[in-house]
Amino acid sequence: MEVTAAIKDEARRQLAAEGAAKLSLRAVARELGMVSSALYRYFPSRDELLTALIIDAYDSMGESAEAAHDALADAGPAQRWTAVCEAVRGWALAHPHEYALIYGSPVPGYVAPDATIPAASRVALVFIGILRAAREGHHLAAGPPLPAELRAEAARMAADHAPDLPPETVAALVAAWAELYGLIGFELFGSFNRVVEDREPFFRYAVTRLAHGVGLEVPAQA
Amino acid sequence: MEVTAAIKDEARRQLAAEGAAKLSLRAVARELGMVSSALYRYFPSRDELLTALIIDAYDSMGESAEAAHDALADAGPAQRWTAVCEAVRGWALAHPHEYALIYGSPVPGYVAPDATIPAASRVALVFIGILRAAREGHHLAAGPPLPAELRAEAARMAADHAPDLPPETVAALVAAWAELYGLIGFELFGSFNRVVEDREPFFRYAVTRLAHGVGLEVPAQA
DNA sequence: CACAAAAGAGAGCGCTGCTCTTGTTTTGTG
DNA sequence: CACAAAACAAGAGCAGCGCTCTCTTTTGTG
Repeated sequence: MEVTAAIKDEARRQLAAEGAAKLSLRAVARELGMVSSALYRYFPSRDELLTALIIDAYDSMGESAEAAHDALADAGPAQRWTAVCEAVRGWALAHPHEYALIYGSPVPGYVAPDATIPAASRVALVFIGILRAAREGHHLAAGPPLPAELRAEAARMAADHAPDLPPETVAALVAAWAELYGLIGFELFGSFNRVVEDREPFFRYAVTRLAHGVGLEVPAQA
Repeated sequence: MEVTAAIKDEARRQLAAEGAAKLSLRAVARELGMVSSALYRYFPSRDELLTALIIDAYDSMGESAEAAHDALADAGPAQRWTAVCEAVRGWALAHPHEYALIYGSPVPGYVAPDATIPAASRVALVFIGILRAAREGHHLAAGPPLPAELRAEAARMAADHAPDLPPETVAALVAAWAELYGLIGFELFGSFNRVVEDREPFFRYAVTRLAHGVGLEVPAQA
């Protein structure tokens, strides 16, 4: 148990220092004063180690999002939305290589093992919770009607993941969810270089628009 | 010249087959019937080869976007917007590993060499062109006023990249641009697994919303 | 204490990127 | 045409990698 954690810690250190590509089992073992083959008692392969780090990263990010949300439990839904978005961005900026690990490019076609699902869902659940509360407090605007071709799919998405929210809201949320990660990824991976310099105000602006898009009533801004 | 192209072609083949991580100079050389050291006459390192592939990928994607745009030269701005978005998505689905190479995780902190800039800008320029034309044809709605904290930055962005567009439009476009890649990335990298099943209608829905967000008047949908 | 299970060590296989030296071929020019 | 220069290719080799196999040591339990 101890050793497993020590391996993950050292691996995370190397991940943060050099990125996933340069994470080497042999280097981890060396740093821990063991021989590389001994590591295989704890992780059957390098990929399994990475999967463990992925789950931890999802959990860490989810925890940040939940903490940011809970710290503003009394605020309005739009403020909580923005705060959670900023917490996710903050986590990403603080752990860029871990963010890359979970939202970067995982060999297209790769299907995450089921074990990652609960951890990966945590941030999304926070957003769903915000919208649910907003709806109950009548602070959620009904979106425009969905195009006909999307109605069935949106109904299914709602039934599967948030049966108490209208399909219009769920569809808008899923889009906003993906779009949020586009904003963060562009900042983190350099696409905003030479384009957006003052990132924080821009991010606040963008996520406020996202909030509006999902039906949250955004208070007049300063 | 010939050889450089042959190397890139074979490298692209391996990239498409196995992903960037497994692209091996030795394997490329083997397949070309040469010895690995001979490759270094043409590319000083594996990373340089990848950079060349990155530029080609940007160009290929840009070309798709431009072609989709030009094919609809007579249509309204909103249709052209949607068509370009769909062309980008189509290119990404057809070249997932190349997409991952350019919009996946390029070692956070990595700054793309200047040589990639023109190629990388092509898609964005298409969008700017659409908005410019829409504005000239009075089909562009003025966005809501920007928050005070973003006004200077938005003015700078507009001055740098699209001086004939209002800052409100430029800020909204940059956000939509990043958000588009969030949508595509989530689909391609598996985040939509078990969430969005019927991807095409969802994508059309999402990019229509993006079009609306940048001020394009979207015709009533079926 | 005895013994089985768990953990670590070590050697080794085939692969990688990359370098250095050697040999060969192509090319431009007097 | 002859010859030097430049371009190209080959081969051996270094250090590193993931991973496997076998063997030894440690450790917990009857």
